Amino acid sequence: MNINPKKISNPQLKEQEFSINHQKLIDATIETIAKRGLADTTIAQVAKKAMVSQGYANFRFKSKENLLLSSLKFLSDEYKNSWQRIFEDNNLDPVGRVIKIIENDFSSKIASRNKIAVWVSFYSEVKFRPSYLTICQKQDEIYSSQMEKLIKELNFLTDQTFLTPREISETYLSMVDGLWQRILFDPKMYSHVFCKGLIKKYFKNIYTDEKRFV
Amino acid sequence: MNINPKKISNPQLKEQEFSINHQKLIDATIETIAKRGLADTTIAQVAKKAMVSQGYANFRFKSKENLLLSSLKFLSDEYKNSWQRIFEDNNLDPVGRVIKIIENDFSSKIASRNKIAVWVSFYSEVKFRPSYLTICQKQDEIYSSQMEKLIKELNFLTDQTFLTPREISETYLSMVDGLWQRILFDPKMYSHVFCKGLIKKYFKNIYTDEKRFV
DNA sequence: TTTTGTATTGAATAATCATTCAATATGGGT
DNA sequence: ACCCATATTGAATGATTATTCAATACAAAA
Repeated sequence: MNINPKKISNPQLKEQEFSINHQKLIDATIETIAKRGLADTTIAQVAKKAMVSQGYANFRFKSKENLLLSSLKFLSDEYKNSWQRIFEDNNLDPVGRVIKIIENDFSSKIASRNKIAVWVSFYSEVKFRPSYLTICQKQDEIYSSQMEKLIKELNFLTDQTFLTPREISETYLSMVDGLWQRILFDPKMYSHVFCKGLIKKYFKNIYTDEKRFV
Repeated sequence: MNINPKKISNPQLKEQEFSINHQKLIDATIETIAKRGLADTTIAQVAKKAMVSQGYANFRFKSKENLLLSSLKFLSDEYKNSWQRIFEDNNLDPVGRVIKIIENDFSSKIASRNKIAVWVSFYSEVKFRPSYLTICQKQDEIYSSQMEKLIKELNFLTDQTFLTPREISETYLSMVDGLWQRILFDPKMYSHVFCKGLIKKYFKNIYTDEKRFV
């Protein structure tokens, strides 16, 4: 018996990847990992949450592994887009851009405990799944180099010379990763306000004259 | 057929936890997680590496879950001991102590890619296993408060007043966690030398007069 | 040597799950 | 109204794996 009404495929979209069911399954995967962990995420649960049959989920993504990989790619793209929007905003000066970056990195959309749990689940498998590693490494490279360029502009406008742009950007990115992890342990103590404050204080200590790093 | 010679139990040690097989199994568990990941760690593999039968591993630890928990506890204790040794060394002044802490946190014993992989595997399950969370939270609390106290002493000796001890210690601990994670992604770029240098530069920037933060 | 209690084995069990696929549903074209 | 291509189902399959437990090995005591 076919309970669900048939989903109409859009012939314009040659790429399967954009169909409704495809995205429903990816969303359900992320939700399931967030709620139960990667180890306890089964195709049956994901399919149930996405309201399709178990067989369909597998058929659609060819394998569970591929479904997980697609979900990681989706998360990675989501993060990239939010970051990219800030860099493309021509109304921002370097300081404003850094502040937006910090605020984005600890926004409720990006740094929710659920999403962090999903990220860390994938991180934990990076050593064993080359495909995960590739995505995470590429992501890292992009943000490292973009952040470094941004700090270079910032240093150019100030008399800060002791720390190199590379050092500042690596320190920033490490702090973000570390704080995200700590949100997992204790989301109350490591509130978004606390994390943003800590990082702004770091920048304030470097660029003492800049009043916008509260 | 019983291939292995019987292991002699030491009646002095009432606590089962100290027998040879107990430790062999924990070591094998950590090695297996490091090599294959938490998801692909089976009792059969652990038992094989520890050179005991599969049944015995389960009998000894009551359950796989308990074996994993014991392994996490072991790792946690190992870290605590290395840290504690530094705090009990009365020959060190605050600066020397901070430097030792940094060097310990990126020593090959503590910050090997294998061990970090194991840590992150457990971290990734923290949201779903209260027993893991408890251990990680407790660990975090200890280091936060000890580090804060240490920085307080350091501030007392210098004219640094802008950053509070709490802020410095939280920043330090976050950076360490973040850098560890990055070692997973790219151990060559995030070499121990690089990580230690980055953190010392952070301290050097705060305590500009202190020449030992190279 | 024989007995006895403990340590250890390894094969059987039962549960869980990814994957497959034959059967069915659907909706547009004719 | 019928056909056809595609979408979707759901039950069956086979692989993997934690857990159990009856059988065996062993060391020390008697």
